[in-house]
Amino acid sequence: MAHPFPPVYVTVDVVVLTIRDDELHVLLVRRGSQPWLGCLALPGGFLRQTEDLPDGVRRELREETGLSLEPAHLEQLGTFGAPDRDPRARTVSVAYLAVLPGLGEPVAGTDAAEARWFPVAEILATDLPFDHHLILTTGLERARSKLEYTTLATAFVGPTFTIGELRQVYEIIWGRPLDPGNFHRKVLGSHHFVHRTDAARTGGRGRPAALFRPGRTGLLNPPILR
Amino acid sequence: MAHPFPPVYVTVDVVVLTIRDDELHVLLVRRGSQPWLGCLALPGGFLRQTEDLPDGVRRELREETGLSLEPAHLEQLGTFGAPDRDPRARTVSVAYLAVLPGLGEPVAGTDAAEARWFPVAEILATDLPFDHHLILTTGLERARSKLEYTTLATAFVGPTFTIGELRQVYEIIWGRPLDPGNFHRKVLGSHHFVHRTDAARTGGRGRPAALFRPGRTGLLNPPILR
DNA sequence: CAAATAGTGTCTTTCAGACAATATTGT
DNA sequence: ACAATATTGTCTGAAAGACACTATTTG
Repeated sequence: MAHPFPPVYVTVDVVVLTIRDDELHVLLVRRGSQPWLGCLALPGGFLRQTEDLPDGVRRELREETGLSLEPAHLEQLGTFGAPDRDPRARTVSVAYLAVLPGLGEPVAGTDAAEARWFPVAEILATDLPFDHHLILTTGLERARSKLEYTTLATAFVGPTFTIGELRQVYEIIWGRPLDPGNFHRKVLGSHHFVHRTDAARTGGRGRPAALFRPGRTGLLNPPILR
Repeated sequence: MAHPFPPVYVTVDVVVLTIRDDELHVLLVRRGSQPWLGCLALPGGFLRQTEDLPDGVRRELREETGLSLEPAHLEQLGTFGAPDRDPRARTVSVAYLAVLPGLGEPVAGTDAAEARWFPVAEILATDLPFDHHLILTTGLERARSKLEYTTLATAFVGPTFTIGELRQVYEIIWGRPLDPGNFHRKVLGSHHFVHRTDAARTGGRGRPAALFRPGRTGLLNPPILR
């Protein structure tokens, strides 16, 4: 097929979120090439000819961050294509949002490029290359909004979790405290949001909390309103 | 900049919705080239090197449908990039949703390519080229969902409208009747959804209805729940 | 026992939905 | 007057938020 106009290049970028030390963090890599050499940026790169968009995201994540974990959640955020977004060439970037459970260890311990978790609040106060600041805020708003009507929160915690841990996810991402009693009742009242296990989490300061697994639903009914 | 891999081409496609004869319609064009020559498809085409994504959508709409009206609403739906979506070459398509007020006359009266409005229900029962069926259903679901928490409905009607006309938009897109009394109260109770004018629409069968203009809001508060 | 967290109960307010009642036009 | 649509009022049930209360652990 003859292409009638100069090509537009396609890249993928990804906002990877997790919760560490009771704070929302985002995964950034240090750029190894111009422009913005040495600056922190979202992981991402050129889409290859034969790969699907989510596969491209997973490959870039692996290559740039050494991240071995499959993200618990991966969804498309939108496509950013302002003509001047990249000074080198005309590109459009298909941006994704990924969510991982909060794990203690740093991400790129091997010989992968430098990749680290940064507190979101800190990054929002700095500059980011290209339109990555806009992509990041889009991802944050998406996460905030999806907590309301989907089970996204379970992607931030481990395979089993307490209602209190789930509440912390909401509190950290929404940035305000929630009533523990009301939250408990709402989560258990949302059909198939969580499924109770026989185990309990002991060792905390107060009464042991029952452990739950994610339920069968993706959509919350009724929703957990902000 | 040297590009390390074979290029991926970028196209834009658009789902244009309107309401005609109390039915939801979508704008389709008849393809003038292979593949799918002569078949009905969503308007769209290659993005040019220097234009922004929404500008590309507007240009394709103008070129392929002769549509002179600026859509009352234009938003990005998402990007569709399955490796086999286009048999000619690897493309990713950035899809948009546009909404126009329902006007009586057909769209491409000039010498533009054949472009016509089709009832959505009829099109959903047929095949469409590429992944246009998926793009269409994505657009429909977006429209249904955005009626709840945004003022999207006002994009389907003229600059002034009655509450009854607005209710018809909801009824047609949601596919079920709504209680006129409750709807009236909810719309007027949603802060700045609509703004009353002094005029009234007479000539109908019953009591004349007050005319309204769109309010200042984009987001409904409280929402009009489905 | 005190402190801390988990989980339940209760009350009030708000709001959606069903439906009745009133208002104002065309035929 | 009657049919049709607009607009307002009333009632009921569901759900959210505030907050008190009980349960069970650690220190």
